[in-house]
Order: sequence, then structure tokens, then C-alpha cells
Amino acid sequence: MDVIFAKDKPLKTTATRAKNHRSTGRITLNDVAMAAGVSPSTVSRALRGERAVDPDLVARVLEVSDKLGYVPDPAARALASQRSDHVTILIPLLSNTLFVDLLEAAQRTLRAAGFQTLMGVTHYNANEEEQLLREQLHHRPAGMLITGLDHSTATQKLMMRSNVPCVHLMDLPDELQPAHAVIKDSQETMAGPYCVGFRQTDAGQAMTRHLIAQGKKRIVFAAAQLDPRVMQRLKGWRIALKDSQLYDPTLEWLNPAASSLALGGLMFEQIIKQSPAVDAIFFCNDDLAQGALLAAMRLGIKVPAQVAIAGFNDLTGSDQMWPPLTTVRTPRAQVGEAAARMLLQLIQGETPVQPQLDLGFEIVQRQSA
Amino acid sequence: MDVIFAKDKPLKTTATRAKNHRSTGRITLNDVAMAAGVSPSTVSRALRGERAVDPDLVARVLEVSDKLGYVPDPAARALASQRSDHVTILIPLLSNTLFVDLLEAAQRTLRAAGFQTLMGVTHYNANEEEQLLREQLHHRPAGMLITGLDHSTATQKLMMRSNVPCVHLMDLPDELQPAHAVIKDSQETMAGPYCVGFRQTDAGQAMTRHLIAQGKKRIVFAAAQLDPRVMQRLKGWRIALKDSQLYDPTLEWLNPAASSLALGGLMFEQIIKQSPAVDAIFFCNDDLAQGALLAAMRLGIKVPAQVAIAGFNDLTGSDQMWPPLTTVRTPRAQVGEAAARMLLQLIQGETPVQPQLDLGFEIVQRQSA
DNA sequence: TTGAATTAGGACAGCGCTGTCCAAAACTAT
DNA sequence: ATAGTTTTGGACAGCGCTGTCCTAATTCAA
Repeated sequence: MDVIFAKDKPLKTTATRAKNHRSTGRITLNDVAMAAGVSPSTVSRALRGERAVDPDLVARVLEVSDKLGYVPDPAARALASQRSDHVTILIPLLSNTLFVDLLEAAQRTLRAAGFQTLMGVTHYNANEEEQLLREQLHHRPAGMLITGLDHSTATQKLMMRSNVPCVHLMDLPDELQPAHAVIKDSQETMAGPYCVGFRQTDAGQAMTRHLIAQGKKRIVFAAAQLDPRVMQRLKGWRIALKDSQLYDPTLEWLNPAASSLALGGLMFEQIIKQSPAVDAIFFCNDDLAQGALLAAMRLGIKVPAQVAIAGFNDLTGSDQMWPPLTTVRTPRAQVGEAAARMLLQLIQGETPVQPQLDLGFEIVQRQSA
Repeated sequence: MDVIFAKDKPLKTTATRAKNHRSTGRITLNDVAMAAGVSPSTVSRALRGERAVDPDLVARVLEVSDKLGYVPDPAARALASQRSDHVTILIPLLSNTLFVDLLEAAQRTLRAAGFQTLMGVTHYNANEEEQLLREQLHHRPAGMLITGLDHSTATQKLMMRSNVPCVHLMDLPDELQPAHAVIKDSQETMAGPYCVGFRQTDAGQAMTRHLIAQGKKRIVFAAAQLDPRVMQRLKGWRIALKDSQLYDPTLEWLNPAASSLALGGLMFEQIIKQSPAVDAIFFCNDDLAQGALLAAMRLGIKVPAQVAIAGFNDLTGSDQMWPPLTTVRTPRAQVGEAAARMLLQLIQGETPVQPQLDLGFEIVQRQSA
């Protein structure tokens, strides 16, 4: 097959436009079309694999395209097609490595698929979340990843109306009462919200049962931040203790302040002072537990002999503590990647086989409990 | 003043376009222009504060604009003006809180000025850096923040030719031999590279002198990752030791592996075993030093009585260690913010008074050294 | 062989802005 | 009052793509 080069049609090229006042140096789709002797439409289709294009033409377009070093202009593409290659990811904090791991895994996966990741930090604040979402929506993102299932109604409405595919991270709706799923005017009606995570309640329960199995009788639940996922872990702890007739409301130590090593140490001291009979403390996050371990060392309290300590998330350093921290390993990198993959499916208009993906968790027993 | 509403000119409005096959629901600049009874040009200028526009008109445009909930389309804007509202920030890792702090501060500052931050993680790899840069440049970022002054020549060329304003982070060029500054075809020729940071060499030197002042004689420098900034700290350590006739090449422990708590513990063990006479270890990063502190605890080695331990960066948790870690506090959040501000200046075509901004550092003496 | 159905390339009009040019109006200075 | 200069608003042509429509070529069935 032989295609005649369209020399006779003096289409505007970058070269001719170069004289123009508003020309940019950029190689455009038009340039590729000229050089390949086909129409811009064909180049566009060949490059995107849209519709059927003669394989020979595709080959030539591809060849010319990268000989010229052509790179599609994302802005032009976004304007014409009404959708960008941005994916927004909303996370509560950057100071918790949990979310950083999530972010990095998602970003790696999305980048491989040609998407740009835009990160927003909500600081566990519903208003900030809404504001960030609003800003991001103006950019017409191709998709969104958002931490948790709990959002203000304003936020939920924004997401619904935007019609931007969205996957929620680190949490799953309760099987019994899918209240979150009551969303109208959206494809989510059928499938419920798309989400990838694990059952926080189950994880809280599992760790508590582990402590009970170790013979612990007075098991404190010590938490900070008190975001919805922490409250679910608390719920799991309660269930486990009640099942074993060990529940006592004074065993709950809930502090709304931000989680940190220092706070962990502080809480540990308070708990030990006020409740000497306590024989185990289940911290809702590893940073608190690590802080407690360090405080115990300072105070000369033997762990786990005097009091056992357990954490949550298996963050960096928990295995290096002394004694090494018993904790719940949560699959955050896997969550990030799986959520990104699910989102990519949604962006391509496919329907994920499992709208709610449970990636589970794992009790990591080390020496602290 | 009374302006006649342009009812007589039936310009295309979103309403009329609604019948059109390619209409989007979006409120456009045209809609605002119609509603305000002025031309699109005027709306554009009023909203951007470009050129002079009658204050009354500006007021009306503004009023109409947010009554209608108008939001400019970033894609259209980018296409027409040839520049986006993206700022790219390239950092080596997300697993070191140092860079996360940098990122967060920069992002906060840029966001307040209406810019979107796009993060790229280079993993200390020149190829990844170049690749990321290339990808980002296709998006015509308004500016770039990039960690360090050391880049492959390909990377440097890309940055130069792109003509995108760029600020370097966490490092400053040597005063004596500004080799990095030898860049042609760019405004950087005059000013040298724009950068915000502190003198890594000086910091390395300062901490070493502090240890010497504590009476330490055999001071190990233990490093991992070995990126250029670490090597500068090494250089500072060497200078300080040589000045006091304490230098001995066997005191250098350099490990190219990635920095981590575990590696710090490992290196500590090795050092103690192979060189029992060592009385201080200066780790190039706090994560290594923290790992060493934990290892010392495991091994029953008294810090600082038997061996003093010092770190670098004053990362989260260093004050919570036992004993609390003596370290160098580096102004990373300030660097992130100042660099972002400098970049904003450059984007607006202004020239920063100080192209190289030295934010200094601080020796934080705690109990470990 | 003919007609209908399918396939593949091209033309073209936008997407929603901005930059440039132009003209009318509002100031100057003579 | 006149001419020259400085404002200030509007018209208009893109920026570089994509989606839709159209037409010519090809395939298939009868």
C-alpha cells in the first residue's frame, strides 16, 4: 500500500506558523500528520488506538511521531476531551507513614498508566476536605482516591455530582448496615461505594483476642486522633472484651489530640500511674505504642512482664523497638496499588468485579505482647 | 454610570450552546460576560487584574462571576497562555520525613498562591530524575522545585532549555568553586542557581566540633545512602577531625545502602565490635542514629558513657529516644516555604534579592552526646 | 452483479480561554 | 480649539487537541 504525501495541500504547519506571533516551538499533532502524510484525525486515532486504523498507517505515524519527538499537549487534550490525566488523592496526614505508603503505592501505579497524581492533605478536617475536593474538581480529574468512607454530606454531594470515578481507601462499609451506600443519582447506587481496605473492627477485635489469649485480664484501649477508623478498632476491642466478660469503661483512654510518639509516652505514664492493675495496653497506632515503649524504658517498667504493649499498623521501626512491638500489620501499600487499579478500571468505564475489596490484616507477634 | 446590557447582540451563550452536541454544563467566561453586559476580554482582564479596567466594571464582573459560580477552566487557560498552574517538586524519597516536611511546607505555600503541586520521587536515581523531569516538562509547569544541586548533565540541559523557573532545595553551592553555576543560555548565568538550604559541610563540621568539645577522641562518621549532601557532611567531619589531629581513615563507615533504623542498628553493632576504642559515632541521619540507640539498648551498651551517639536532621522521635538524641536541627519546613516563595517570585518575573538563601542549622544537644 | 452494510480516512467545528490588534473615548499639551 | 497622547473596551484569531459528521472504499450477502 502506498499513500501519497499530501504536499499539494498546504496545511498550516508549525513551520509556517513560526512566523505567527503566537506560535510556540512545540511539535504538534499537525506536524506529525504532515510528516506522515495523513490527516490530524488519523494521527490522533493512531496514537490513541481509537477506532480502527490501518496497521501500516499506525506504524508510520508512530515512527514519525517519535522521530519528531512528538508529545501530546495535556492541556489541549483536556480542553478538547473535557477530562484531564489528573488523579486526586486525598489523605488525612503526611506525618503518618501509613498514608505516605498509601500515596506512594497509588502514585506508582497511576503513573505507570500515564496519570498524574495530585495529593491533598485534609488534616482530618471535614472543611479542608471539602475545600480540597472542590478545588480539585475544577481541574476535572479523571478519578479520585479518598481516605475513609466518612465524609460530610456536602463532600458526598460534590463527589456524586461531579461524576468523577472515586475509590475509597482503608475502610469497608459495615456488611450489616450499608448506610454509606445510600447514595442517589449515581452508579454507586447499585454497587455501593468502591473501596479497598480491610475491616478495622475485625482487626481491633483480633488483636484484643490475642491479648486475652496471652492471659491478660485488664486490657486498656489507648487511642488518639479518634478518626472513624480508630473508633472502629475501639469497637472491635469492646466486642472482644465483652465477649470475655473483661469489659470495663475505665479501660478506655481516648485522647482527641494528634497521634505522636510523645503523646504515646505521656498516655503510657498516665495509665500506669492511675491504673497500676492494668496488664496490657492496646494502642490504636504504632507511633503511640512506640512512644509508650520508649517511656517504659525511661521509667524502668518491664514490657511485657509488667505490662504488655500492642500497636496497630506495623509502622517503620516497630520491629526495631526494644522489645520489638507486637502489632497489626495493615496492607497499606497493597491498598494503594489495588485502589489505583480499581480506579483505572472505573476510568476506562469497566466495572470492577469486587466493588469492595477486603485485603485483610495480620497479627504480628513480637515480644511486647 | 449605567451600562446597557447587550441583549441585542445574540452572542453564543452556554444556554444556546446547550443544544449543541459538544456542550459542557460549565459556566464559562462568556456566560459571565453576557450576564455582566461586557465583552469576554473585559471579564478576563477584570478577573486577572490584567491591564486597567474601570473599577465599577471590575466590581460588577466580580459580583456576576461569583453569583454564577464561575471558575476558570485551567486547561483552557493553560492552552491559551502556554503555561499551567502546576509546580513540580522533585524529592528523593517519601520514606524520609525530612522530605515529607519539605513537601508539605512547599505545597501549603504554593497552594495558597493558587498553584497545584505535583510531586515526583526520584529514589536518588539520576535516570528516574531525568525521566520525571521530562514527563513533567510536557505539562509546562509554571515552576519547579528540585532537591539538591547535583544533577546529570542531561537533567541540567532539560531544565535550562525548558526555561521553567527552578529553585533547588537543601543545598547551597560552594562559595569557593561555584562549578554548578556554570550554566549557559539562561538567566542563571548571572545569578547562579536559585537555591534555599544550608551549608551541609558546615553542619557536619559543627557537630564534629561539638563532639570534640565533649572530649571525644575517636569519632566515627557512619553514613548510608551516600547522596551528595551526606558526602558534604562527611567532608565537614573530616575537616574538623584533621584540624584537631584526630583524623583516621578507619573511622569512616560508609554504606551505600538505603538509610533505615535497622541499618543503623546493624552498623552500630559492627562498629562497636570492630573498633571498641571508639568513643563517639556521628551518624549522617537520625534514622540511623535512632536505630543505633535502640541497638545499644538491646546490647546493654551505655550511651553516652561508653559511646556517644549523634545524628542529623532532628527527625520525629529523636527527642523521645532513650537517651534523647543529640542532633543537628535542619530547617526543612522553612526551606520548603522559602523556596516556594522564591519560586513564586521567579514565576512572576521578579528577581529574588538573595538567589542563594542560607537558612542555617542548629546543634541540638540532648543526652546522647 | 447488485445493493446494503461495514470500514477507514478526512474535514471541520469547537473545547474555553488569552494575546494582539484596533478603535473609540478620555485626557494632555499646545 | 486642535492635534497628539494615553487610556479603556471589544473583536478576533488562535492555543492543540478531540468528537462528530461525511464520504469513499471495501466487504458481504443474495
